[in-house]
Amino acid sequence: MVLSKACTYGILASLYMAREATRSKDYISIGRMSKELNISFHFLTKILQQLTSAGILISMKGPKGGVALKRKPEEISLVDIVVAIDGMGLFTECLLGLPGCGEEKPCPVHDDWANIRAKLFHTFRGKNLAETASRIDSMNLRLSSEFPMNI
Amino acid sequence: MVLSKACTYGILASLYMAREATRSKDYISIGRMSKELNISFHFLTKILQQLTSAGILISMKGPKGGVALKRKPEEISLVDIVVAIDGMGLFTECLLGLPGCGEEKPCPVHDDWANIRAKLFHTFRGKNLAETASRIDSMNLRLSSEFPMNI
DNA sequence: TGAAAATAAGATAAACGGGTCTCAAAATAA
DNA sequence: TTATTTTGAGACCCGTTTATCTTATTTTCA
Repeated sequence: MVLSKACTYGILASLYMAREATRSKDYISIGRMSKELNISFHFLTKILQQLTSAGILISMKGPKGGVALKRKPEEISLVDIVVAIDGMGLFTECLLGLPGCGEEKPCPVHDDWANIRAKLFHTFRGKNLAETASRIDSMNLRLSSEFPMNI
Repeated sequence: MVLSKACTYGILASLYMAREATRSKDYISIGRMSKELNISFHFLTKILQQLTSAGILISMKGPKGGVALKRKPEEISLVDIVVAIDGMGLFTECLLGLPGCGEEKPCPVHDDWANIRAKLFHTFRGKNLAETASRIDSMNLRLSSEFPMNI
């Protein structure tokens, strides 16, 4: 798996929040999100706690509480979410796992992989939550794994 | 991790074998390879058994036994090894893990990821063991994680 | 002020990947 | 034929990730 499960859930939830943020300024309940995105509530809670302590979300307890994006969705890139949960490893590590692989002492596939992982980084660094989420409605995309439903 | 540990070990061992194959026609002992590549013998054995049953290697028991590439190193691509061990998932699955994500019902990052994973596939499909292994000597590359040594 | 609603936090469990160990089977060579 | 060397196959262990469960803690609102 390229991204951990936690990371994909974090991205889906962030896109969900970006979409909601265009409609209201309220906090979004994790319980509601977990139902609509078909993600285990407790697991999602922990992931969003990570995003909160990474400074990407803010949270509020109590009735009317929940989580919300701290900055504007246009200012948050998909890479921000990935890095907050999975770290930079995907964009820095050797494909063959050789420690210290780099320009000076490359592994046999270093150049190819460095090229692809840079493309990966720049592509997803250039995708912000607002634009990505807005395409969900206009292009009839999907966020949930629930089959018939397209949240 | 993009490739499983087993898969990276399989690639390193395959490159090692491709390199040896240019020098002799003998079987290569897994014990020797595990020492030179710094990979656990029993674990490497299991991985090479997978490559054997996938038809990429042939094996021979007993003294003077070991494993060898079944086809010529020029005819084996890195993708062959990846697919034999990790399967096609890396090249087919949705980055966000949504089942059934595709052209008809794409996830919000489908197009970008499909583009990158296709590039990944074609890049490593185009790299054969012979050419990749030959660069190890000529360009002073590395196969092992043992630090000072460059096998 | 108290009940309810929500996140926070931590213990626990299940699943999986990575890795070890043991014994069997086959081939060689003395 | 027998000892040795090698791969084959499976059970087993350990740590991390994924997921669940329970118990605070905070906030709102009647």
